[in-house]
Amino acid sequence: MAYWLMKSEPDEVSIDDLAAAPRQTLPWFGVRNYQARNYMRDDMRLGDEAFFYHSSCPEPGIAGLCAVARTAYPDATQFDPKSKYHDPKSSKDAPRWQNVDVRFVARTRLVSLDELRSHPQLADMVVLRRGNRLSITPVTAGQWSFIKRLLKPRK
DNA sequence: GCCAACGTTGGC
DNA sequence: GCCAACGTTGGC
Repeated sequence: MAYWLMKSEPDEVSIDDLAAAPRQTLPWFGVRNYQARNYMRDDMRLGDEAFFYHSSCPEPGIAGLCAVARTAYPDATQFDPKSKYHDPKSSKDAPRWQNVDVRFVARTRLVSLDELRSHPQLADMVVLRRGNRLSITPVTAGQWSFIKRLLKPRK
């Protein structure tokens, strides 16, 4: 069982969109970076959990929780000439891009990027590393439980 | 809109 | 295989 952080622009797919989707499940389409693809293709397993992170928006940060509902298979948008994710160099015989399906688990309070950075315990998180641009990054078990604790109501 | 950081492309 | 040019990401 592994843990992940998955970035999405809420204008495109937000945690609310995932919650409203049929069976609360969506393909994580549109990844066009080999390292992020490899995480999906090689490492993400059914039931892995992930933070759903909103990026490129007024308040970037963790907005919810999701889980892998289907392991990697070819991303349909690469074959669609009308999609902004269309890849003319890919073919059905040799698909270049894959995606997993993710299922909604919960909304959380917004744990902002600033708040994440404020905790020395999270300093090694891949997503917080300087210059990081990966849309899917691994989260350690320690980081996962630390952040889950931040989400619990204070007494 | 700016721009730092980094990935990809393509000529050689 | 090198690397300059170019494109993209994503916070600000």
